[in-house]
Amino acid sequence: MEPEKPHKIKGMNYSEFQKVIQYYRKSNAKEAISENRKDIRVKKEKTVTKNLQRIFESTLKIGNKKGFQAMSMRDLSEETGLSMGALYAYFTSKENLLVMLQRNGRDSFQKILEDCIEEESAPLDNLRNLIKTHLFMSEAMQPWFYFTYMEGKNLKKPERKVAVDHEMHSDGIIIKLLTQGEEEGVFKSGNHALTTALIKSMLNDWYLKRWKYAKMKVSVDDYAEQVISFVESFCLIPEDAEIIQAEG
Amino acid sequence: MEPEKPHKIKGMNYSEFQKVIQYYRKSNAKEAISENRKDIRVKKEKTVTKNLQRIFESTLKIGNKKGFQAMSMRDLSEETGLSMGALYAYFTSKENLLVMLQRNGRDSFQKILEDCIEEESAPLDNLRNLIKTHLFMSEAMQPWFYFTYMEGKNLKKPERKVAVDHEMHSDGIIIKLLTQGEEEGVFKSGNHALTTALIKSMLNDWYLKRWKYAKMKVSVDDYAEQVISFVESFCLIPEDAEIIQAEG
DNA sequence: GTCTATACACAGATAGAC
DNA sequence: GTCTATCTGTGTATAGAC
Repeated sequence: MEPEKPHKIKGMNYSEFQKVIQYYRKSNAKEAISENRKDIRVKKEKTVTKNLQRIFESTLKIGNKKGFQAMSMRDLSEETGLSMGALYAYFTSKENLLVMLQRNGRDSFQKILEDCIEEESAPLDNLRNLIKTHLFMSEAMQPWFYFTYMEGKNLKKPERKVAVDHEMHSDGIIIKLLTQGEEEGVFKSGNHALTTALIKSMLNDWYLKRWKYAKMKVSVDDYAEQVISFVESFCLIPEDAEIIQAEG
Repeated sequence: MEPEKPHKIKGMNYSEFQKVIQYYRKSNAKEAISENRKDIRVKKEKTVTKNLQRIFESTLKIGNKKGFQAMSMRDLSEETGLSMGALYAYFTSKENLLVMLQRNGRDSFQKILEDCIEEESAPLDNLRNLIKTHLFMSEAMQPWFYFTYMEGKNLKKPERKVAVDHEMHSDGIIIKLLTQGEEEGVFKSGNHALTTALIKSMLNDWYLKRWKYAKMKVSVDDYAEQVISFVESFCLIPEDAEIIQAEG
C-alpha cells in the first residue's frame, strides 16, 4: 500500500519523478499535522488531514496571487468553503497559519535533498542528481516554493532563523560536493560558496519566473539540462587541459 | 554643475561607478516628478523634490522590512515626519504611491542598460560591460530593486504588463548580444533566450540574497567577476577548439 | 465540528482649521 | 503646505447556538 522510498532518482526525467514524489508527499502531510497538533482544536484525524490540506492549498492560491498579508480570512473562508469560525479550529492565528505552512514543506524538502546524494557516487553524478531533484521538487510543488520564497521576510525572528538555517544547510550540501570534486581532481578550485550561491539562483529562478519559462516553452527537463551544462562548463576541469598546457 | 553623461562604464570598478551614477539619479528624480505631476497637489518644485524623495526612501525602508501591504500610512507618516494629511498631497492613494515608486527607477534603469552597449564594441566586451552595469546599479539602488521584485505581483494588470515588458526588453538586449556573438563565431550556438534567463537569475540574486553575500564577505566586484567567468565558460567557444577537433 | 453574529482595533482616506 | 480630528470600511478573532 505505502509507496516505497525511492533509492534511485538518478537518470529519471520529470514524468518518472512525479510518481516517486508521492512517497514524500504522504510522509510530509502526516508530519505537518503531528508537529502542529497542539494548535489544532479538531480531534478527528481524517477531518484534519482533509481540511488542513484544503486550507494550505487555498492559502497558497490566494497568497501567491496577492500576497499573504493582503489575503483576508474572509478570502480564505470563501476559497476553502469553511466558515471563519471553522478555520480558527485549525490554527490559532493568521501568523500561526503562515508558520505551519512554511514548516510544512521544508523538512521533507531537506530530507529529499539529502536522500538524493549517494556517498559511493562520483561528485559530478551527485551534483547532476541534486540539480535535477531540486528542480523536479520545485516543479511538483511550485506554489509552495514560490510562497515560501516571497513570504519569508514576513516571518518573525525565530522562524526566520529556521528558514535561513535550512537554506545554508542545503547550500552546504553543494559546497561539500564541489570540495570533494576538487580533491578528486575533477572540479576546478575556487570560491565554492560563491559558486553554490550562483547555482542556487538558477535553481530558484525556475519557480520564481515560471511565466517566463512557460512563454519560451521550456520544460523542466530542458531547464535541468541547461543548468547542468552551465555548471559543468564552469566547474569541470577540461579533460585535455594537461595536454594543451603541455603543448603550449 | 550638472554631472556629465558617462560614455565609458567599461573597465570601471564599483567605487568609480558610484561617482558616475549621480547623473542618472538626478535625471531620474526629475522624470519621476514630471511624469506624475497631475497626481501631486503641491505646487512648489523644491518642496516636491525634497519630500517625495523622503517618501520614497521611507516606503522602501518600511516596505522591504515588512512588505508594502503591511505598511500602514501611519507607519509612513511616522517614518517621514509628515502627517497623514500632508502625505496625501503627494499621491492620490496608497496604490498610486506604489505605481509611482515602481515607475520611478525603471525608466532610468532601462536607459542606463541601453547606454552601456557600444555598437562598435565586440559582443563579449558589451556582455561583460552589461553584467557589471547591472550589478553596480542594483548595488547602488538595492532597496528599490528588492522592493520592485518583491512587490511586482501587487500591481494591477496594466502596470504589471509594463513591468513585464521592461523585463523582456532588457532580456532582449542580452539575447541580441549572444546572437551577434554567435554570428561572429565567438559564442556557441544554443537557446539564447534560456541562457539569458539564467544570466538574469544570477544578476538578480545579488540584490535578492544580499544577506548571504554579506555573510560570505563577497563584494560586488568579486561577484561581477565570478558571474562573468561563469558566463564566459559557458558561452565562449574555446580558442583552440578547432585545433583539438582537427587533432582528434 | 461547523455555523452565524458580533466585538473592537485599525486600515485608508478626507475635511477644514491654521 | 501641513496639521488635527474624524469618517467609514475592513481586518482578525471569538462567543455561543446548533
